[in-house]
Amino acid sequence: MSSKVRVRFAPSPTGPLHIGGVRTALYNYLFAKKNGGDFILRIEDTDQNRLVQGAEQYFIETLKWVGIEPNEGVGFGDGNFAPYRQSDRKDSYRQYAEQLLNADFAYYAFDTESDLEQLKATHPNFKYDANTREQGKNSLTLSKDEVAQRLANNEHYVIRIKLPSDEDVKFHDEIRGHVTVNTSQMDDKVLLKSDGMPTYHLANVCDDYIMQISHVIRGEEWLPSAPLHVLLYRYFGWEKSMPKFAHLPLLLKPDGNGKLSKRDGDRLGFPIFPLEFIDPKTNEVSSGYKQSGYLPEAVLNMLAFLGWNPGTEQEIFSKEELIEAFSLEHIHKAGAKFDFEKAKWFNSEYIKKLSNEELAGLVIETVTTKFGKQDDTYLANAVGLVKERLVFLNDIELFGYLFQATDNYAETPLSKINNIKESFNVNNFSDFLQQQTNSDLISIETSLKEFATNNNIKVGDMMKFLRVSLVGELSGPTIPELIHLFGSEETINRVRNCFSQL
RNA sequence: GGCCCGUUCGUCUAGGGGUUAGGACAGGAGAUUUUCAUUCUUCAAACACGGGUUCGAUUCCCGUACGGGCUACCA
Repeated sequence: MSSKVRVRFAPSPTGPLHIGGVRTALYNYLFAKKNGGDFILRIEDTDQNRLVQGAEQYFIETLKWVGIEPNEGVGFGDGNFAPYRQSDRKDSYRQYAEQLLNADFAYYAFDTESDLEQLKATHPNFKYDANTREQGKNSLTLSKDEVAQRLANNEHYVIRIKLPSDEDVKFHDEIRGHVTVNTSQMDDKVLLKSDGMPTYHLANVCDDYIMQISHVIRGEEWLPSAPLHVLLYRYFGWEKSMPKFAHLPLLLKPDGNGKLSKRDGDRLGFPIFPLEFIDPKTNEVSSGYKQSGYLPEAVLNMLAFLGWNPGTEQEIFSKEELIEAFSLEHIHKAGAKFDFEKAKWFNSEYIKKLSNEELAGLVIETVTTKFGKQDDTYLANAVGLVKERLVFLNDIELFGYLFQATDNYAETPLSKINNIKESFNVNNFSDFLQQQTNSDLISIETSLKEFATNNNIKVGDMMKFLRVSLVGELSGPTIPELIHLFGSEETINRVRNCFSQL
């Protein structure tokens, strides 16, 4: 078996992927790229009852959006191990279950749902295991003939693993070190369900083995079942090629307790999903980072730092830098509360790093639909003036004055500039402005001050009046910048309009 | 309840037997900006607790507390 690094991201299509899942995918991706390995997307759709339409496509689009594309897998082309959807591999699992059956590591169980309920009712803390399976209806308690008969009658059955009653299972976790669990704490998990589908445990182990997965990097919620998986590798005789395990700390709710869940997003007012998702059944809309105006690079960077750090003080990392710096050793052990403020900071940092043209390209759609078609150069210049004011791309909507003049000025700003009424002459100002058309920012500012002094207006009042005229508010970019952007004609129009309302 | 994993500023974290316990976000103060935003400076803020081991423990060990996960024919 080759020692090539091969990792997989294996989500279950039961709904959209929340950012915790994206982070798991990211760590897998980074680990693969860092080690020159393969990153695989496998769809674990073994629970036919919980399938959600569109979930699989959602995974694919998410991975594309954040830029961590698998080199094999559903939606990304077949490698040597297709198919990559477990429902398409259904037939293969039965033979593995039977292999275990023949080796006496598994058995048929015919217990119905009500049988099990009864056992649970009569035995507190009941679990199906070495001590209790003699009370069940299974191929260990039933006669050979009866088992054959039930099988021939197409009775419903599951195949369960047969665990020893008292045996320490030890394994090494790349993040947590050595972990030991005794089989007395475990139960005879179902391997093959009565609908013929494998459970996660069987499918996962078989596929990881077949697909030559070298490292299983997954959430901590899987840690308790890792011993079961180790036993499966052992019983299959695959222990020497068993992948290494790395169980990631969980993403926790920003407030209160528990792991981050789908509901938290709407409850706390920020997205929990990378992309907007509309539930096909309920039509419930879950907001997405993309639609909220996040840059995928910022989301990636922010996610990478939730549970991992480079060991240096650098925090802004491109994808390439993340690959270079990533290692399993620097993954934290404790769960991380999701920090929305930090996410915002990352995003604004990434927006500031954009060139005016890049930023313009990212907001052109919003601007056009909201404020009408813009000239490309103008848009880039306009956007450059407010770049450091944007936390989200969508915040550009807050600066409509860059694209449209205000018709009616609000009371409050107007009241602050009333004192200019007597000394200011619109026509004089218009004449003055004509001469400034080709001036640079500094000379516009100097001339403006001169104009104010010559007309017996305080410089501060003058500037305040112009600001309100141009943007309709008391804060904004510097006056020379605005005049430079708007040009003298638009500037004078806005000034006239505002002055007339004083 | 049982089992497993964890615990450094409010949050994300660095560090690790002897440190002024470092950084970032958020918060406070100030400077620059005629405004606001940016930027810069600066302040406040943490080793859960109790026992060991040790000359010395936040760092190692054991308990306790607290947090999280798992305990399905869900993943």
